[in-house]
Amino acid sequence: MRFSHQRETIREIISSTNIHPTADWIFQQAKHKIPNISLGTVYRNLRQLAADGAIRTIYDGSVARYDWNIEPHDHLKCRICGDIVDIHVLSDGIHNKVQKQYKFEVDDVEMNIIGICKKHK
Amino acid sequence: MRFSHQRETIREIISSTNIHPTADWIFQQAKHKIPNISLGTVYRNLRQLAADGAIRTIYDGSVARYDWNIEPHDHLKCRICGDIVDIHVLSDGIHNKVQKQYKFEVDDVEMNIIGICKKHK
DNA sequence: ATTAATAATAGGAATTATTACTGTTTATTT
DNA sequence: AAATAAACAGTAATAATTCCTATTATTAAT
Repeated sequence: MRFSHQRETIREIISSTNIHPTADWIFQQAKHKIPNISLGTVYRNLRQLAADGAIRTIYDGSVARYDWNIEPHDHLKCRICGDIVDIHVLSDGIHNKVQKQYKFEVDDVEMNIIGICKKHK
Repeated sequence: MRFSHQRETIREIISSTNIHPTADWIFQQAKHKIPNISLGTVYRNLRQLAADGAIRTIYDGSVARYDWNIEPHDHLKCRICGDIVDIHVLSDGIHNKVQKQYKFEVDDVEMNIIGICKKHK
């Protein structure tokens, strides 16, 4: 993969936030630095970075969001404010348990816990 | 919610399969019974049934699928054949742990384990 | 049983998120 | 400096889903 100014900018934008941004949010931010960047470029690079393992794609209902944190972790999603917070609850045990019990080769585990966060109490 | 022939048909179609169908698959099946049913009707009723708790919506990447099984359970998704299988690995303990540790009121837990199923060995 | 009220419908237009296409630009290699 | 091809901007196309509107069907009240 060849260097590109656009891709580096996208990578920096994702690395600088904990909001798990959407492609469009990243596009809006990127325009501040590269005014004529196109949305297609953002999507293409997000796909490449994810395929490369540099970022992680998470699904919030049916929209894709992007996470700089590529370590195994889970998400807490508040259905009032929409905030998504990284947490770690799953033990590595689950990975092995599934592997043995169901003879299933586990590549990735997505866990999203949906509810109401402490801000709304 | 008033009775409708269309909604009952949709409910029966979902109840009769374990493939976790998409809206479009349900629409194709429904046409066999009600030839002029419209896709909008399928989507509207899926939303109503889910809001009512009669079915569960699950997300396979960014497309919605529907599940008649409303008991808490998890999913194994094969990235070769696309099959989604119901399993139960999460203990109720996780629910309480998150509730206490993060002061987060848990409504729903989505867990999708992605990998390769035993058919491909 | 008829009628009145309105939830639900069919069909199609609109919207949103994402991918594909094409001619041009730019990073790397020679 | 010239050649090669990856990446780009701009735009068209696609896919999934929701919205709109005039009509139909279910339910409740007469």
